[in-house]
Amino acid sequence: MSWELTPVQAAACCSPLAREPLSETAAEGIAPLLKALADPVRLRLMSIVASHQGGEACVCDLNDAFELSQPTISHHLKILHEAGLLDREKRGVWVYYRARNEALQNLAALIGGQAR
Amino acid sequence: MSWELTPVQAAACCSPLAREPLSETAAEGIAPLLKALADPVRLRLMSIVASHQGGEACVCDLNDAFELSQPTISHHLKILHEAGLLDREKRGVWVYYRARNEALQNLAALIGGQAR
DNA sequence: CCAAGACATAGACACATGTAAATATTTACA
DNA sequence: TGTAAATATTTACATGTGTCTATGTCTTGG
Repeated sequence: MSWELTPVQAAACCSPLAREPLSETAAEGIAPLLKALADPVRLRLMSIVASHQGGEACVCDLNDAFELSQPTISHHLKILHEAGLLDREKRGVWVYYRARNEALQNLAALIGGQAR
Repeated sequence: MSWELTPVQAAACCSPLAREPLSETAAEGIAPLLKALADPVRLRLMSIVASHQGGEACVCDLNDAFELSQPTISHHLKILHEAGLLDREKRGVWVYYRARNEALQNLAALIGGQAR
């Protein structure tokens, strides 16, 4: 439904935590974004993709980086994608995920932004 | 046990996500910090405390800001405190929580830090 | 010392989450 | 067309999480 915001969009529309209290709605919008990052496997996935050459990585590479089943990695990638942290592009048989830098920037600004 | 790192300390010792892949150990250290923030109530608690005059707030004020039971708020505050995001100080009958700015800064740098 | 108020802890319960096995889907190529 | 490879989806299950009620622990005032 097009009128709903992705978590990433939600994070873009608030003052930093230390500036003013978050509204209930804003907090409920942002929490899923942090939840998406708040898992060791997904943190590593994000860092692998984001730091990879070209800012993107193939699922085949990602699977190899963990001792987890392929469906589990796929599951985590889906969560990061739906949160708006990873873009997804299919090229041939392979799927490439790309880190959305803007998303990370917005989130960082929300968390670390100065009070004034 | 003094040799264990709080999540906050863990976040301080890594390059930004976009610079290089997080080690498994690092990811496992940092995830709890994000988990602590990844809840609407705790996000609002952090923002209320961090944006409050003096950077601190009394539990009595925090309870009033939510329609949740007092033990529930106490539970959330404990999680934020144990993650290293809030400092706790008892003054008389009241308990004051104070935002650890350094913690938020480190986390923001980890998430939003530039690749190079 | 006792009662009341502020806050924390314990226990219980519904619900969410991470994982794997099995299966489906899509694509390329012989 | 049919087979193999890459990725996603479904289902199931053990574990984790948010919340409440009941109760405990401090601290202060009387």
